[in-house]
Amino acid sequence: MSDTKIKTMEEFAAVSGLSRPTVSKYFFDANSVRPKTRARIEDAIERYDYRPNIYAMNQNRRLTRTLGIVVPFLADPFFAEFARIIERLCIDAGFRPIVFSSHGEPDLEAENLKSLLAMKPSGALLAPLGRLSDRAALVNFTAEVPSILFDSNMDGIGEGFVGLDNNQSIGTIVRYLCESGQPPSFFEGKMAPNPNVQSKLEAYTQSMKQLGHEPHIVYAEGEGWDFESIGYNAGIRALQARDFPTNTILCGNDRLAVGFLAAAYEEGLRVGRGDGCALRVAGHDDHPFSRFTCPPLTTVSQDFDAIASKSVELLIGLFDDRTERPTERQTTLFDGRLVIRASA
Amino acid sequence: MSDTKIKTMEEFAAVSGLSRPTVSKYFFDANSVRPKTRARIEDAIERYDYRPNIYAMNQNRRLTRTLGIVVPFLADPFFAEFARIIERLCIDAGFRPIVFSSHGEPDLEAENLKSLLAMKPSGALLAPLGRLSDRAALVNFTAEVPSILFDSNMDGIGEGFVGLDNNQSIGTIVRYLCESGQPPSFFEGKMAPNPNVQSKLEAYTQSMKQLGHEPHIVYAEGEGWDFESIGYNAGIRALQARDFPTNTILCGNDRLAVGFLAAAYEEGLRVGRGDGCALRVAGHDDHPFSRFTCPPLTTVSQDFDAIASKSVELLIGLFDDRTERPTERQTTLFDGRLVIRASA
DNA sequence: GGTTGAATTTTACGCGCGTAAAATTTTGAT
DNA sequence: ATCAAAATTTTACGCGCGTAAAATTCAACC
Repeated sequence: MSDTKIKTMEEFAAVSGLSRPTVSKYFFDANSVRPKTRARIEDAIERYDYRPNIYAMNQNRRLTRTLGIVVPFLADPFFAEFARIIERLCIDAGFRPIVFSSHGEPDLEAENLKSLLAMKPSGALLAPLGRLSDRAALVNFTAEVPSILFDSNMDGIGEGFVGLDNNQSIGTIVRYLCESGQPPSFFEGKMAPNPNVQSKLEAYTQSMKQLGHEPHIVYAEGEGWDFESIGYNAGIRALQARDFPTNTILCGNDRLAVGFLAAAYEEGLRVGRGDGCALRVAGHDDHPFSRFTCPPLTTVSQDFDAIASKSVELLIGLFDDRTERPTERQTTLFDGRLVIRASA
Repeated sequence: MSDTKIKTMEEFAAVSGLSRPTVSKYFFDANSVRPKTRARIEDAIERYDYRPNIYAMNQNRRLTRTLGIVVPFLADPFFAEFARIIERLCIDAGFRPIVFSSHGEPDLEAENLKSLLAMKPSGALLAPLGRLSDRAALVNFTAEVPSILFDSNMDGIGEGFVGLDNNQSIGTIVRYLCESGQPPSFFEGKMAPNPNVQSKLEAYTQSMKQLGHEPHIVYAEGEGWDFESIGYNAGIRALQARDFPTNTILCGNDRLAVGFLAAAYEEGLRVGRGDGCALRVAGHDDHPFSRFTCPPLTTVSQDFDAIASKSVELLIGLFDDRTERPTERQTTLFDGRLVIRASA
């Protein structure tokens, strides 16, 4: 690397023996210049370690090639994993992803959308808070930025949605639990801030009825995203109060189940399928750590890769194509896969 | 909100009855203008929903008020929690934090630093990969951007370091384990990619010797950041091979311990302090979910808030002050706090 | 070698805002 | 009302690059 400091594209164009507009074109799309020209530029980049000023660059560009990713709560391993995969896919597709977490706060979500909007992103992948979201903020954002929603659907927001088919996934695990033992109660946060709660509740109720069982829902008190804590505290209470008519509990998500398992442990109740077990506990979502609970958690896994890939693919299709945007809002649902482990 | 679209600061200054330079000054520092002026501007912001173009803004600013946060692996709840707290502190201090995750890959870490450098951040809070880091990339970055390292120290990199006193924290839990039962073996990944591993190993060895016990380290095979998996697989192997001379195991971090607990469960070994227990297992770091393992994990907690606060405070002090940068690289170590739960 | 379309260069303008310096106004206290 | 200090306005220039259109050069083909 030469020690001459190249500061501007003008200087860089000079040392690479090209004109600035050509270099500018390269930096927007490396394939838009002749291979020989490209080689010369990339050679010079190596030598002088030049990078164009991103602020000056994006100021007038129509397409920034920046992609926004907004998740409701990044400290939740579920969304951390999602973000990680999506980020990688975006980079590989030649975009610059930027991840925002709303940390469970609707205000911050709205603020994130405003910040993101100011960055003039080419597109965005959004997992909104859902029920708690500031709908106006999302409408306002998606009006200007091509967006695909994932994991958490909101009617009429964005160009499409990719997520799990809750009916299928809940139906599958409910059927499994019923057929392999007693029908499950459903354990869910009362004022759960996370998405998909309502949809899961309905799916549970429906599939129980279909199988000829009476649905039984136990609501866990507690606010916020501290699901393990909520599951633990409410679990202790519900177990002591004998709130569950059967020996089987289906938790709304794996984190709730982790807390519930801790409660059962504390109460001296052995969890599992075996003879000596007092309780069967199942979760939903297959969080990264659910394989390692004691006992390992029976749950429904989402195909992170499939959902992430499809989301990114749909989004890029929105502005990559010459074709006009589809008039229809596309909804793509993936099936969950039953993961039978020792807990139920 | 009026429906007139204000696009430029010129127009915005006009409708607020001020000059553009004054408005510009406000957007850099809201307190740099008279309260009455500020009120007028903020009133107009409400009415017209105007936001300056961030690219044009940052193009010529000396101080962008952007802060970079780089963590080695965001899908690890430990770093997710750290990032969350730091992000909040930065926002409250009037900065725009941007979080990057290196996803455990040294190449991506270097790439993140380059991307961040291109954003001309006012400063950065870095938790480098450590042993695996591309040192040159960090040297290059910190030469241009005032940086504070946290959690993971690297000699001579950055203006300072804030983290845990591994000697104290490991020493404390080793002493506790020794005094309350048998002395612990240390269970750690063989090629662990995460920071602080070497430092913890040394602290363990030293404190064991100090207490008159023979150190015994069991290395877990396995690559990457899948610590639960590594802890589980290596745990199974080590338990079956009877690799542990005593009934007590201190794991290098809580995620490893979670995997190890799963292994013990699978092997039918009851973990805890009680009479019927075959094994005592302790962790380190107090991950957010360690309270909910079965049994709950005895560990050493880091004071996330204190470390995060101190890091941000140090960093902001670097460019907030008129005073020149301190010539000395500051190292601030916090004590860990022993968290005794049921597992040991 | 001539042709042709594609790639590149030249030229010129604009983006939206930062910033500096000097002129002017406002403020808060006397 | 007076006055100095602080805040604001005016004026003017520059940042680094995008982009458009016309002129020129290039590459590949028959």
